[in-house]
Amino acid sequence: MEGFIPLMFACVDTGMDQEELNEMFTEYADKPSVFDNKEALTTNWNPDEILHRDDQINELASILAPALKGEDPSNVFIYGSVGTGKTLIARHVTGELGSVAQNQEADLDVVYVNCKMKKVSDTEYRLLAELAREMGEEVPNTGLSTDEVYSRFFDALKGQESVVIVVLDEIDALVKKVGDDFLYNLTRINDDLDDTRVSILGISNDVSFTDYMDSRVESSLCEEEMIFPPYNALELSEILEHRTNEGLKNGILEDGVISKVSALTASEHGDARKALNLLRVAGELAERGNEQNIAADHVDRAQEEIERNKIVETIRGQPKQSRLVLYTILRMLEDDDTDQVATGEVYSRYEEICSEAGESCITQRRVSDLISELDMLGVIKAKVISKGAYGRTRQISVDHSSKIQRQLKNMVEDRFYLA
DNA sequence: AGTCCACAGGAAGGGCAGGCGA
DNA sequence: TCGCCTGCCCTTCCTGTGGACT
Repeated sequence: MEGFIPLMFACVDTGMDQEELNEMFTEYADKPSVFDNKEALTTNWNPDEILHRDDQINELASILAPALKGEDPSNVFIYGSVGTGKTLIARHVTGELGSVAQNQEADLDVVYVNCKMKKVSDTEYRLLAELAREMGEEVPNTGLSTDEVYSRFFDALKGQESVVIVVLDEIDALVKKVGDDFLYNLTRINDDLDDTRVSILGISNDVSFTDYMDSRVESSLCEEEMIFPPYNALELSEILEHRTNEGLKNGILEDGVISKVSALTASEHGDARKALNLLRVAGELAERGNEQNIAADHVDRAQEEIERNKIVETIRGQPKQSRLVLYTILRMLEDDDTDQVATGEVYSRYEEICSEAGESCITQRRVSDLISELDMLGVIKAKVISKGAYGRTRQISVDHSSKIQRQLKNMVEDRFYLA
C-alpha cells in the first residue's frame, strides 16, 4: 500500500491516461501471485493446528472449563513477550469453549477487548463503553460520566443468566496509562451480581506488569497465572513452515529463507508475529518486483520496509508539537553531523525553529515529555545520563539506517510545514 | 562530605473541543 | 441552550537525581 500511493500520484504527474491506468491494473490482476492464501501469513489467521503450545492450551482450557457447568472460572493472567501466541491461544480456547457451550446449550458469553486500541478502549471510559457495547448496550463515545457507563455495563450483565468471560488483551498498556481502579471494580463485580458470573482473562506483554498494580487487585486478578515462553529458532522454523505451506505457492521459497527469518526473530524474543510479517512482506516485495522466488535478499529489504512503515505510521498519529520536536532532533543530527544530542540543546534549537516557522513554543517540561513519548514509541532513543557538575540530561539518538533517517526527516518536514 | 548543575519527572490543574442529556 | 462529562495538550510548581567539582 505504501508504494501504491506515490504510484497513483505519478500517474497524474506524467499524464498517464485512463487507458494506460486500466492496462496497468489489468496487468497486475493477471500477474501470477506468489501467495496461495495470504491471510495465512497474518496474525489474524486461525490455523487449524497450533504448534508448540499444547501445554498452554490444555492449562487454559482446564482453568476455563468450569464455565460449561455454570460455575465461574478463576480469573487468569497470561504473560509473555510479543508474538508468543498469547492472543492466539486465548482466542482459540475461548472460541472452542463457546462452540461447546452452544452445543450443550450452556449459558456462556465471551467478550474480547484489546485495551490498546486507540480511540476504542485506551481509557477507562472507552474500555467500559466497549464492554457494555459488546454486551448489547448502547453507549455514546463521550458525554456520560464513567460511573454511568459502568452502571450500563453492570445492567447489561444483570440481564444475563450466564458466565461471562471478559478477555482484556494488552491490559498492561491501559493500567500503565490510567491506573488499576477499573480492574479493582471489574474483579469485584461478582459481589453485586446474582445470576451472572464474570471471569477475567488478562493478557500482558509485560512480565513485570504486576508491579504497577495494587496488591488487592493483583491477588484477585491473578488467581491463575500462565507464562508463555518465547519460541526458539527451531520452533519458529516449524511454525513458518506450517504457515507457508498454506500461504505460499509451492516451490516459491528459496532455500535458507525460513531459517534466516527464524534466526532473525528468535534472537529478538522469539516473536512469531514479526516472523510472519517478515515473510509476508518479503513475498509482497518479490511479487512487486515480478520475481518468481522469495530470496534471502527479500527478507533484508522486508525488514527495512517494516521498520520504515512502523515509524511512518507512528509519526502520522503524533500531534504537531511532537513532530516539530522530532524534526528538530533529526535536523540537528544531520546539520551538526553528530550521532547524539542532549535535551537542553534540542530545546534551544527547537525555539529557533519555532520562531523561523512562526509557530508557538511549548515549555521545556512539555518537550521533555514529548521526547519520552517518542522514545517509548521507538522513534528515537533517549538515555538519561549524568554529566556530574554539568547536570543531568538525556542523550538522544536515532537508531535507524541513514536512508530511513533521511526519509523520516523529509516526511516530518513535509507534514510540519505543508500540513 | 557537601555543593552544584541541568535537567528528569510527579502532581495538580487550566483551557479547549467534542459530545451527551435534560 | 446549558451544564456536565471526558480527552487532550499544555503550564506551573515542585522535588529528586547522579556524578563532577571543591
